Amino acid sequence: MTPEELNDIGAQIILSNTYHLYLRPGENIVKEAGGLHEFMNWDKPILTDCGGFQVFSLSELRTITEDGVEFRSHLDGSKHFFTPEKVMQIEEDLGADIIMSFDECCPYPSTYEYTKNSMERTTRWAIRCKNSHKNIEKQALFGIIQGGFYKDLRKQSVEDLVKLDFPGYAVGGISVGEPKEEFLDILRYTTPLMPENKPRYLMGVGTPDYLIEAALAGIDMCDCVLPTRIARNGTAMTWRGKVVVRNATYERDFTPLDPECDCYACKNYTRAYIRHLIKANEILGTRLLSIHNLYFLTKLMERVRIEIENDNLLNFKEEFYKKYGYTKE
RNA sequence: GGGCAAGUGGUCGAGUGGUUAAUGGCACCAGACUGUAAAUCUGGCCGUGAGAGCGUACGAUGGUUCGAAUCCAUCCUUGCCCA
Repeated sequence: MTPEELNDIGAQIILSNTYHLYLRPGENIVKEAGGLHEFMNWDKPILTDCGGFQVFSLSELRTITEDGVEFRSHLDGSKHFFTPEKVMQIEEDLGADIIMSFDECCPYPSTYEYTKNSMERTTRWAIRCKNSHKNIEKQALFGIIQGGFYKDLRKQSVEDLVKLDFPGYAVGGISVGEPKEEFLDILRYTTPLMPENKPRYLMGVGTPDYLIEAALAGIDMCDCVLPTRIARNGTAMTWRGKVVVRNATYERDFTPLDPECDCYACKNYTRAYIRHLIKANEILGTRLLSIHNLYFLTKLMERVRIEIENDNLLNFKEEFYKKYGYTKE
């Protein structure tokens, strides 16, 4: 995607990743370029995730100690040690507007004992992040709440982090493969414990239903790879549900991805053509689907904001679920 | 007309007497995907059947053999070379 395309879609903020940018091209290069905004020509807000998710997703390539995490690079196997202080240095060099404190995202399921130790360590790391964070004026450092799927641990995590008075807080460690009921249970328990006057950020979500549930629970912001990943794999999210445009059934479907959508892809191209592009492995196919999916989610959240103002979000959710094809909560 | 080489499942291509309904790749058909090790991964892919199975199948026909995609003969087709 180009910044112009993201602007046209209505994106207000984008996310970059500390671990990946540290490995390639290296935060020193980004710093030399004048920071991420300059480097990639995006002048709106940027948030950098801290590498805590990679502690989870690259679990076979890392070792956790009290001091930090040693990663073996997924690119070349070289060893790299991430401490909270190191992560702050990298994130300051990258120069995002919102930066995340270094955490551990626990796998699902994890034992109570493991989750407790991990959560407490994440809190200690949050303290270290706060203490070593220098560029306070230009970068807002958010704390990440952990505690897995144990409510008392979630409560403890919120209380400990709130004492540190971060400018924003994130819910981490959910949407890691658990059943939806457990996701909702922890989301609805944790979010109301978080300060109302500061951004509440749910990390790694997601699907339209999860986003609506997040808003209902009191979440202000989310991030997710899903819209672009499923785009690359040939799927569109539409107001009438998922459309796997890669499938043969759309071979001769000369209608837009979503008849209710007015994004660039829907205004100009048909399902049959986009299917052809995807099947032919043409980059334009994945680009058009990405444009559409990002636009769809942007519009969905715009609608959610309107319904919140109208105090009508619950009704909207029901309507949306019915049309999208979700059968239950 | 003569010489040489080759014909395998949608396709390319392994396989040179028996664990062969036949390795792989591609194509095709589905599924998965939630703080990006992902333009990735998983499954299916001769017919029929829920299944064991049955029926067909390695250019064609005939043969050798307990057993043939694999060996032999003839024929057909294709490519290259010579006239």
